[in-house]
Amino acid sequence: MGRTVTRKLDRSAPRAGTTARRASVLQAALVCFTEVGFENTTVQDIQREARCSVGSLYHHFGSKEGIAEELFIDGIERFNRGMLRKLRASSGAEDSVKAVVRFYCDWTVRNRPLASYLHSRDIDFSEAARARLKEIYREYITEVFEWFTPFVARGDMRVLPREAYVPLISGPIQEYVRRWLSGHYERSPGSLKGLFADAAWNAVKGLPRGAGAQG
Amino acid sequence: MGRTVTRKLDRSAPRAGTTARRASVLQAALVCFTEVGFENTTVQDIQREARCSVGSLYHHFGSKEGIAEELFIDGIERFNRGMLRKLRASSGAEDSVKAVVRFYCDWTVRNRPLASYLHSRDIDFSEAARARLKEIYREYITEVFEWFTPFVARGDMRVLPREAYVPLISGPIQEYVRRWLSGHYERSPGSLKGLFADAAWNAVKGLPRGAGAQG
Amino acid sequence: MGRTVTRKLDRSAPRAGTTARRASVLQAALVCFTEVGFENTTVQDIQREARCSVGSLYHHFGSKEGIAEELFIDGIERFNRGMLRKLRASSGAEDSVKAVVRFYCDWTVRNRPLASYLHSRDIDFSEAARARLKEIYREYITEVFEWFTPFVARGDMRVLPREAYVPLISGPIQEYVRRWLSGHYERSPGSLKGLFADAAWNAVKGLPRGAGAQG
Amino acid sequence: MGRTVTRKLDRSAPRAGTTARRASVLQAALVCFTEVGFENTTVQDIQREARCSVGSLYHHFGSKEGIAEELFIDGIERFNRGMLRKLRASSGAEDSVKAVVRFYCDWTVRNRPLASYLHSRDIDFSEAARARLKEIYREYITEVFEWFTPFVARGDMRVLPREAYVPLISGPIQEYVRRWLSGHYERSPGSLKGLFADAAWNAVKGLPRGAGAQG
DNA sequence: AATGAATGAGCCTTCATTCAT
DNA sequence: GATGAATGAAGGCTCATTCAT
Repeated sequence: MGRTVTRKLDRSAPRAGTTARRASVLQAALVCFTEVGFENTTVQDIQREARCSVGSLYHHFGSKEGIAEELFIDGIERFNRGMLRKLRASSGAEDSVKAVVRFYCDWTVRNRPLASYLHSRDIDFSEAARARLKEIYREYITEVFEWFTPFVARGDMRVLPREAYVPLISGPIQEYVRRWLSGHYERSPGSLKGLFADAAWNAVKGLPRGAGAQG
Repeated sequence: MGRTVTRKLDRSAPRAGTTARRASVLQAALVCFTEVGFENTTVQDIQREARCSVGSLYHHFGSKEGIAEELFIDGIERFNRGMLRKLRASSGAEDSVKAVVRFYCDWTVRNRPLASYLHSRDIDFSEAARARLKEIYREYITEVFEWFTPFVARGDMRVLPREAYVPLISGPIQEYVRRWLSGHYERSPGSLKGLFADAAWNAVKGLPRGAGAQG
Repeated sequence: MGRTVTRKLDRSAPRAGTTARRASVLQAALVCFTEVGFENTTVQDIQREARCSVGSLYHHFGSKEGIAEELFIDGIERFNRGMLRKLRASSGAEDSVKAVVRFYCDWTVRNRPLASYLHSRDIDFSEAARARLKEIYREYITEVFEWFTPFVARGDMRVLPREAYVPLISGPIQEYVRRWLSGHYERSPGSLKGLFADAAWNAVKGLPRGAGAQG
Repeated sequence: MGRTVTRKLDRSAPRAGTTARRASVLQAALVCFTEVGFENTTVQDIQREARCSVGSLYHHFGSKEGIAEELFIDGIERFNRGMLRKLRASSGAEDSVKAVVRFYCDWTVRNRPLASYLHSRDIDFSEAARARLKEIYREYITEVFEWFTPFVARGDMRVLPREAYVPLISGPIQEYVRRWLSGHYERSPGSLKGLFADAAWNAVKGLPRGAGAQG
């Protein structure tokens, strides 16, 4: 693809204090992005929804992409914070694993539009934003693994390749949620939460202690 | 301005016909879509890659979207055919469940660009294409469930809400593949195929026959 | 392909507001339309003539057709206003009928390009514009007929099928003007104004009062 | 308007003998032109309607414009021939003048689509076609005037500026027909034929012979 | 901070015409 | 004579972004 990326220098937005205006723009953008996707949303769509001028929008966010980035990063951070809080409030391996599934499910249902937006894979974020997201993920996943490491060490959870844990625990609920968000499944994820939580635990729980010895 | 389309004469799009040209355009489009996404691919990108004229492109596909649709539908059908073939070649519940996971993994690795494209959620297909896809999925999933129904009836597999099977069986491998496709995970899905296959079987297998009786 | 427009967000066109820019665009468009016709005028032609950007043009008028519509409607309204003013300044049937012919002639000569444009029949106006034009015509023709009705009632003018008046009064001058506008006739309509005015009156004047009685 | 006219050299069509194919193409073109106008008709529209290939169409007519020209010229010639025949079959000034109006009316009603097409002013004919049309008109109008000259000489018809005759005689009926063709008037021209014929005669008839002498 | 007119690169698509078969 | 795939110039329009007020 020979097309030159025409990203103009660095146009970072003035990080003003959180005005009501800023919030209303983000809210408006979320509505638009959810309805027709980032690419199909025009800056005008956002203004119209936020009832503000183009100028104002650029004053606060610098670019259309700037809005998308802020919305995305805020969303991710909020999700991560929630998840870690829930995790820290859990006790023991089983409860923790199941808490992950439950939280994923609950948060998605409570924040459906945002969750839907966070699933988009078609936004071409700036290098800066990508780096930021990577860092945020790194910190988050590190904390998560730190939480689970003792359980694995103790044998409460299986020893698996590092990349296998997330798919085994969250894969089923995520798959379900994805289909629910896109309208393929009717039944709210909540009703299957327990089932997927059990399955998650079942997939990663440690083998019964004396099992091998007795065989 | 809400202008009414005042076209009075009938102007419908041209139809199919397998030319080498058609194939090369689809190939080119796949390359572009995979690299930068549907929205960021221009018709010119496709031409350039396919070494054909705009006119030719429109002669065969009617629109940029038309190309995307054909590519998508072809891909889905190829995947489905492969999966069903594998399924019919399996024997027994365990082998069948594991075959699903294995095929998903193998096909993805063998058809990485196409698999990647089939994961896009940002294309606004025409009503017609959406209907077509829905029908294709319906037929496919019907056959799959018909295959597994006897196993469930016989007790080889658990009785679960219908919507739970796919997430439980394919969720983990899909989640892994998705991350691998987007470059977050390095290790090829192949190396974890067995692990996810086992997990899938473990998640849906029936309870041991006489278990309850003996207790 | 018969694609359904899947735009979900509301995107309506901008509205009016009298800027100098607007006027200059209309002026430019008139020049172009008159020279090569609506279909053969490109948006670029208009920009070039108006010395403005494409964007500006679309900002103010929404589409090429939008410009044509505004120009047309403005022209018609200006003509109608002028005609009604002249009519109201006339006294008696004969003076009124002749005033119509004279005004038609004078206005055309004074506003040659606009008159020429108003004769085009090849523009495919939007449903809205057509409705607007219909309404404008209805109001205009109603007033005109209201003005003449008393003369007919009084016997100063003949009783004729409603649709016959306009052709009888304006037909000849219009036919002449049409040919003059398209360059077939050299002699300015002004020089034949009196002749056509007399003919118009002759065609619709009432029969001599006592004529029948004496016979 | 700085646009260069890109008329390529001389691409005249092979004047084959009148095939059925040629006729069906002209018929198809007429339908299209009448429905959406010349500019809005595509070559494909014509093929589709004529059920022939693009190649065939170009084989016979050389270009889209070629079709329009042939259709137009044929139409004009047919009209002129008919008019002259009617004229020659008339006797006396009054009968001749009224025959003109009647024929105009009848022919239009009988050949509505063609008449409608002949009213279009938006086709940019080739220089050659324009010259041809001019010559055809010259011959026609010459014959017409030759027919009427004796009547004027004899005093049966008024002496008027040459350009005034056509508008006075045909103006009203043409104006009516034009509005009828574009759907503004419902009532068929036929029903007003007599009225317009009388008006035409009234507008150009000579003054009563002894009138002045007696005064 | 806010406004909205102005900008123009670039997009998707159309369509008359050509030409090898 | 017929066919229809191929061509590519050109067109109307969109939309992120700028900037004077």
